[in-house]
Amino acid sequence: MPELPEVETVRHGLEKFLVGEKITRAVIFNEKSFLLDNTENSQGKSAKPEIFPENNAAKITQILENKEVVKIRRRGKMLILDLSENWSIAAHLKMTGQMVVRSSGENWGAGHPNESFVADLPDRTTRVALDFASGTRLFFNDQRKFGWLKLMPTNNIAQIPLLEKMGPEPLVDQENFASTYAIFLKNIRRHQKTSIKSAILNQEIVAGVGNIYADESLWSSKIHPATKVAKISDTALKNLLKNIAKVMRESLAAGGSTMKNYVNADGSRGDYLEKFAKVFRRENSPCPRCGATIQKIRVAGRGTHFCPKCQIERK
DNA sequence: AAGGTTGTTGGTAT
DNA sequence: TATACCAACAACCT
Repeated sequence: MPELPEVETVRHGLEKFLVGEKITRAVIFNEKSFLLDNTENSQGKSAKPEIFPENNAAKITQILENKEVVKIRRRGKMLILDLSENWSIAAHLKMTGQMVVRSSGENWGAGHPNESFVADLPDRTTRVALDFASGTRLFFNDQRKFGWLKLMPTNNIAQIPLLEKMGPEPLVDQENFASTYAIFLKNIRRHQKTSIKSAILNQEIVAGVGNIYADESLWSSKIHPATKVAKISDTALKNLLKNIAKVMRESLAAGGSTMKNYVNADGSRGDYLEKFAKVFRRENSPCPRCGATIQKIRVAGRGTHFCPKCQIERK
């Protein structure tokens, strides 16, 4: 379940292997996984992106031929591969998407791989493959097919609805924290009646938080996940935003989170969950702060882990 | 074997 | 008009 730290880990790995590489061929195994913005590529100008129709494999492969990867960006949980000639590929991994890089015959890669990393690729979860002039190959695998790639003019990227509405990045330098917090506070105060967990999962309020870092940051902040936003003070919200950044930094340092078979770009495991997670998937274990038993409940339609002693709900 | 799991969208209710 | 809530999406796991 890639959240901000996992997507940033993927971004970093892809950057190392792909920037400067030229695409020689694209193979689309599942047409719904690769969509095309049919707007004319208006070099330099930004146009309203068209809806993304399916069944454009031929057109997509034709456009990608001989394009070079110039830059790889991330915004929230979205990846953006900027190519030459004003084209970009926006990518969302959703729950099970992976970006795996391989050179011919070698067992190295980047991304958020699961079992398929150690198997031969492409496998049955491979939806798209890009071949590069050097012999390197990028595989977009996605077991559940919720993820997508979108090929579009670079200037239209910012108008992808999810990006257009996306809240501030939580991982900012110290000197930018005040403005990030101001935007976060303004956003979250428009959702006073919802639970705090639901609010921080909302990408329009703050970018990049998913189920793991929601539970971990709320535990760090001693806030019960079901607490209504209205009941939480500005000061406590500020502390929560700081803790979101803290748990994400810890995770980045550990190479991200995964429950199984995670191997990152240099072959090491991403073991945030084992090393740092205090509550996520630790139900029935003692709280590391007070010793009470971690519970699992449902909040905002999600499995939610918390300590019933140090995260008391104020009603 | 039915229900849970994940992130986002889109429909409906408030 | 804005916000709240939840089913749907696909495939696998328990």
